[in-house]
Amino acid sequence: MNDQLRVRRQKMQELRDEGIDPFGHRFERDAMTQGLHDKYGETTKEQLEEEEHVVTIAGRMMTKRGKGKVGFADFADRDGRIQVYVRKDQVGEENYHIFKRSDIGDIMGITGSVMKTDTGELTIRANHVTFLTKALRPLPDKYHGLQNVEQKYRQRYLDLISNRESFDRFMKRSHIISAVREYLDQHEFTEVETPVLHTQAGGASARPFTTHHNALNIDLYLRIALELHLKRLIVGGMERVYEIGRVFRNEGIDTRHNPEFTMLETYAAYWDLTDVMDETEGIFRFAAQKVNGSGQITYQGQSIDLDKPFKRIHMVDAIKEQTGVDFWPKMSVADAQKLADEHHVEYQEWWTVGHIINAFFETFVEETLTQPTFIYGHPIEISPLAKKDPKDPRFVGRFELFIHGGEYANAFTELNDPIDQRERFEAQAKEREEGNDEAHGIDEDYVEALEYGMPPTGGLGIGIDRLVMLLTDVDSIRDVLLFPTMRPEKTLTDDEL
RNA sequence: GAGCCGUUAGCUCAGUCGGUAGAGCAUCUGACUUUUAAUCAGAGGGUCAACAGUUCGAACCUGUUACGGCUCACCA
Repeated sequence: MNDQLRVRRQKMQELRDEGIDPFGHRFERDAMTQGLHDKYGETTKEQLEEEEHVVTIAGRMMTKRGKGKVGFADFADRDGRIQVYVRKDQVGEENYHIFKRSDIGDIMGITGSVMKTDTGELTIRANHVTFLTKALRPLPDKYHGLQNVEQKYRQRYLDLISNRESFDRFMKRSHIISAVREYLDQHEFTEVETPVLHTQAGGASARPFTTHHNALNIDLYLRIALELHLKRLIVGGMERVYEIGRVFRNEGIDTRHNPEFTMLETYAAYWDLTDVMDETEGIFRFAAQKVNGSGQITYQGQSIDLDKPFKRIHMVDAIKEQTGVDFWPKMSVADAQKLADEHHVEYQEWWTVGHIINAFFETFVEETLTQPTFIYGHPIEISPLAKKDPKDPRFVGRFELFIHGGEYANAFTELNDPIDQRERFEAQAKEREEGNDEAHGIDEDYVEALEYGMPPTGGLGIGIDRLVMLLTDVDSIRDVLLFPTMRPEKTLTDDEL
C-alpha cells in the first residue's frame, strides 16, 4: 500500500472519530451544475450578490485550491462541473476542517449561494459542506486525465470520471439508441425480445459461442443474429418488428470487431427494398439530428452529409462508373476471369462470375463510397440467404449502405419460400460437414414456420456500435463500448490492492 | 495468425554513451480570506511489466513470457 492509500484511510478514520460516516447516506440536492450555468451564466456578479439564490448540489471533487482560511474546489455531477468557494468564517470551524481535510475524488454535497468571482466564474459560496463518500484511492491526473489505453478499458469508471469527452460520448451512445427506438416506434414497429440462448446458431455466417444448460442437459449457442426469431414473428402476424440486442461471434478482435456487439434488426411485412432504404435513411438522419442537431457530420476529418437523399446504385453500375468495366452483358466465367486479369484482380479457381463482380466492387468501389450510398443487386453467389431477383436471377434482393468506405447496413428481401429455404439450409449443412464452422445446419422449426406462410418482407440489419462510432467520430469500436472484451489481467496480489 | 511499437512513482511523462532513477500533478508539513493546471518553502514516495542471460556493473544490450496498441491477413 502506498502513502496515498494510507493517508486516505487515516482520513476515513478521522471522519469516523468526528462522528461523520465516510460512506454517507441519502442526500437531497435541488440543482445540477449545468442547470446553474444555464440559469445564472449570464447574470452579473452584482445582480447575484443582491438576489441571493441558495442551492444544493452534490458531486465529486475534481480539483482543489486551498488558500488558508478559504478554499476553492470544482465539483462534477453527471451534467458538468461548478466551482465551490468555501470560507472558514462562513461554514464554521468544524465544517471547514472537513473540507480542508478532504481529498480530490471525495464526494460531497454543497449548500450555498450562487455568486461570481472577480474573474466572472460562476461559483457556489458554501454555507455548509456535507461529506458523503470518501475516495480511498487517488484519481488520475487532474489535468491530463487517464491516458493509459488499457486502463481506460479495464477501469472505465476512471475514464468516465477524468475524461469528460469519454463520458459525453457514452451519453451520446445512449441517446442514439433512444433515437433509433423513437424513429421505429413512430413508424409502427413493435420492439420485441427474442432468446439469446439458441439451440442452433443461425441467421448469419459466424462461429458461435457455446454454453451448456445443466437442468436440460443440452448445449446451447449464444445467438449470432436476431434474424430467424424475428421472422417467426412476421409469420405470427406482428408485421413490423425490431430488436436491439447483443449478438455474439466467436471471432477475432480488432478496431471494428468485438466478440459481443449490438445489432438492430427490423422486419416489415409487405415492404420491398425501396421501403427499407427509406427506413435506413430515416434512422441515420433522425439519430444524427437528435444527437448532433444536424445531418452534416464530420467523420475522421471527412465531411459527410446525411441530410441529402442517399445515392442508390446497382453494384454493376457502380463498378462500371468507377472502372469502365461492364458486367451487365451475360458472360462466361472465362470472360470474367479475363477482365479480372486485365485489372489485376486476384481470384480463386472455383470462383464464378458473381464472385469476380464482388471482388471488383471491393477492390475498386468500396473505399470510394464516402458519402452515404446504397449498393444494391448483389450477385447471388455471395448472398446465399437472400431472395433472387425475379427479373435477373444472377442477382438478389439485397442492399448494403456504405459510408466513408465502410459498411453500415445490410438489407434483404427476405426469402419466404420454405422449399427454397430448406434447400439453402441443406447446402449450408453440407458446407458445415465439409469443415466450414461458420455454416450452420437446418433449422427445421424455422422452415416449418415459413410453411405456414410469411408475407413478402423487407429486413434490415444495422450494427449499432458502428453507427455510434460514425456519429461520435471515433475509429475504434472499443471507444463506444463501455466494457470492451479484454484478456484477463494477472490476479492482483495484496500489495497491489 | 504475421509484423511493428509500448509497459519507469497513484496519474501524466523524461531518462543521453550501460555507471545504484528524474520532473509536473497528486501526497505530507508550513504560509496564504476571490483562486483558475493557484502560488511559495520544505519532505516522503520506485520489484523501471515478469523471468533468464551478457557484463565488473543493466531501466538501457540479448532472449523468453505476460498484457496492451497499431497495421496487415482472416471475417456477411
